[in-house]
Amino acid sequence: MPYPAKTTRNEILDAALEIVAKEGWAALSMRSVAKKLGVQASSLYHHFADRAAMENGLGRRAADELWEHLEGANGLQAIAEVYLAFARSKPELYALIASRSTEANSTGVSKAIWNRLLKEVGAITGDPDDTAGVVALWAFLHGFASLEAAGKFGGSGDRGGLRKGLDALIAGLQAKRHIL
Amino acid sequence: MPYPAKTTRNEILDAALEIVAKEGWAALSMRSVAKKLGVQASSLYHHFADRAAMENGLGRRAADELWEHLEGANGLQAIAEVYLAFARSKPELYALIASRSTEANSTGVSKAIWNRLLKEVGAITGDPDDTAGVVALWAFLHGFASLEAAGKFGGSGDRGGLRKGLDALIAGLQAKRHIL
DNA sequence: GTCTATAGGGCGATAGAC
DNA sequence: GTCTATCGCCCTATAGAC
Repeated sequence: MPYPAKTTRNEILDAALEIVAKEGWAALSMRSVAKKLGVQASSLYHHFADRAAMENGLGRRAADELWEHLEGANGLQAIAEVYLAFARSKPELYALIASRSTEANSTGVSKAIWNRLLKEVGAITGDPDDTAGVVALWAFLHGFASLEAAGKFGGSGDRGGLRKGLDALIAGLQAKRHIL
Repeated sequence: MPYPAKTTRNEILDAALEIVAKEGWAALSMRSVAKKLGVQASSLYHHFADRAAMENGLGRRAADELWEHLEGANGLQAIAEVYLAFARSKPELYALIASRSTEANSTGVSKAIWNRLLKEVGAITGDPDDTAGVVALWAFLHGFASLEAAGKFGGSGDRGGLRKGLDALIAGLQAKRHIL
């Protein structure tokens, strides 16, 4: 074997994720990924057709990780905590799911996450298909995670905004139950 | 005057904003801005020290525009509508305020916007300094705007999630009033 | 304040040898 | 599947003439 395999699709994605996490999106390039792996940039094109294909792989990986975290949580409070914990621990990965629009993250695994939220919201409102409720919850969670990641809360933190908003939202969703 | 002024700080920012709005952030460069203005890229360095300084100028301009829109709105419902209308009509500009972290958008004009929200929330909760309430409202509005801009709601729109979330949030904030 | 010219770098992607 | 070499393009920023 004169030229044995030095890397794999998964290793390439690992390296790319590490670069994005440590140095930001601007630092991601075929060359920087290849350098971290100890191979030449041209070799990567045997694993991914082009840079866009590699980024789609990143999107799928990110959605997978969030899904694994959410899977074990029960109840809206727990879901919210896990969701925000993930966004805090891997902000670049989280941004990939909710902001960057890759091909992968608007279908597939994202659907599993969506259905998970549907189930939890349904348990509270009694409506098993409360799309509006999920949209409202997701908007709040994502907005909070996004503002926090951007440092908009300053040094003093959210000042209780998370608890207040979540409580209000849950109360509002529950209230609808009695009306229906 | 052998070399009369061909452009100004404001014209440069206008050109930059148009590029970002029409072609996205990736298309923004000193060269692309200069080309749109009919000058050489090197000339821009007489108006802004470097690219980062130009981007800070963009951040300040964006915050100014949002502030002008919010100034005329009265009541939380109206504020929410205006906020989202701005995010929809100028998504790249909006992203600059809430996501990109430039020097300008975390101080100065943003403070005016913050105080505006404080006043409106205070009118509902009775607490003139309800920071938590503002954080909760802002998180929801920003999250909704952000998900919408990313196309996460698909072709069928938000399915009533905006109204539901806003109603729940306002109801939740009002409820606190009676407890206090 | 603008210009030309250039330094000094990065990038995605491909061809062809092994 | 990896390598070397290269094409062709992009970029920020500076120096110095006018």
